[in-house]
Amino acid sequence: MSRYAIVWFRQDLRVIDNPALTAAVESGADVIPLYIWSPEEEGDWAPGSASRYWLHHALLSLDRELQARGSRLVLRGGTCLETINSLIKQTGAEHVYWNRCYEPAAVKRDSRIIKALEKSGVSVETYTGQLLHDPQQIKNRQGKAFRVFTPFWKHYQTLDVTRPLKATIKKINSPGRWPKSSGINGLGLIPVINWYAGMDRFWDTGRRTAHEFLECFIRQGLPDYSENRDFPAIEGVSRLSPFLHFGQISPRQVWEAVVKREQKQGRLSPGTAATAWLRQLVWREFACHLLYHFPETTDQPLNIGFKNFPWKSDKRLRSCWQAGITGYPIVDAGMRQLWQTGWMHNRVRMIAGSFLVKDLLIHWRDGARWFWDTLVDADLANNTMGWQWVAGCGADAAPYFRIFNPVRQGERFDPEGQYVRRWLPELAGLDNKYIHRPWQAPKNLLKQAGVILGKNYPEPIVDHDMARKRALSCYQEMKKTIKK
DNA sequence: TTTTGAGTTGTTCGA
DNA sequence: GTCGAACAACTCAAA
Repeated sequence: MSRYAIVWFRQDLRVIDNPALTAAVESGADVIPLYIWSPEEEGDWAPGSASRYWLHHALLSLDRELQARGSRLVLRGGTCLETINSLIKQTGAEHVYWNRCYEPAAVKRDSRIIKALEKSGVSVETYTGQLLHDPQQIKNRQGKAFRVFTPFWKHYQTLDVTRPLKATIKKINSPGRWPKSSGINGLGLIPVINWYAGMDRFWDTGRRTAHEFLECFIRQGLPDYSENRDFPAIEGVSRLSPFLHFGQISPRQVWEAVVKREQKQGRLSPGTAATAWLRQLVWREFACHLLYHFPETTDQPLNIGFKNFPWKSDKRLRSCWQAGITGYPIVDAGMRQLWQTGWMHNRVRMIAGSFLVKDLLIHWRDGARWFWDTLVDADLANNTMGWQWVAGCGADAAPYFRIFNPVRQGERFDPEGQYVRRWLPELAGLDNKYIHRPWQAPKNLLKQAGVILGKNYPEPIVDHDMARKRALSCYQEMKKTIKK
């Protein structure tokens, strides 16, 4: 009589270095790999359109990986506990395995499911698969959660990163009869209207894997990462974020690949590009750590003083920002890249974010929402931390007076205007000197370039100098209300 | 326990 | 053009 085990895939859509799957296979059981599409159980943060698009492809690719090992992915829609229970009923499975998630809704849901399953005599085994270290295990000397990155990072460097599971799974035992699967199209993740052609092109969807992105980056990008990372026109970053979010590659695999390349026995030497890059990987861990310990921060500022911040809600300005028609080229280029590819360069995320929050005084939550729906790498922890950082209300946040000047940032980090020209072809003919401030260009240059301000490219929707002063005075106003 | 120093990613202004 | 100070105040880790 063979035993059945369910492996419930969530944000770990991979076969290699998947602790839950490995444990199930090593137990000798017949394994039922399961994915449940249950957006209504994600609370306010059901995956957005871009995430769904990515998920669709990630599930297809997981299914291929499983099929190459004699298995397959069972897809279901519905509530998680009911779906798992119905599979248990059908197959008599006695064990359920998964890798832990850390979002507030997932934590609640999972602990509820564990209780219910164990009550009915089903064993549940959970593992650390999405992070290098579980947030509960990371504590400062006072036994509390870290709230500042640098000590967190220092602490991380003292920890041993477990090596990825080397036992590559060659064969996964199948159940005698496969439970029904709804099939990928049954989940309806891909929209009827094809707005994702630009994404397919940008990501070479279905062909370029996470490992190709990683290998390519380590070979070509990593050596100059520190110099290039801030220049959005250069391919200086790895673009691994969506793969990491969906667990198509594990942080341990990433860590290991870099450390191996460095030829240092697990220790990082400071000041190298490799260390700088792995530091970013640890930012991902830090974000998760923060969200785990401060779950309310998806909606509430960590620094509660900001509850009194006089945000404005101006729908017209907000839609200008969303559509990339603010009149500030670097902001607009970023927002259009986001819309067309589901991704935005990190430097530009900060500039565009700062513009929304400080120049337009629109609540960071509105920005977080928009990113949530449009990013293929939308990740609740990273998104929450990023927006609170840019708004100045988060952990280790930018001081409020640090206000990005979109013209200066453009000139510094896109000096030739290549990035702007790529995403704003209407400005392509404009001189470098004015590419980041077309409203100051002489009339004849604009004419030559075919730019008609207010027609094919907007005038700035706010004056940055004014906006900066206004933001600072709002901050003063907020402080007054705290003192009272 | 107290003190000290540091803190992802900036900008502006005046010398 | 370059440089340093100011822009706030506070939390937190670590000595």
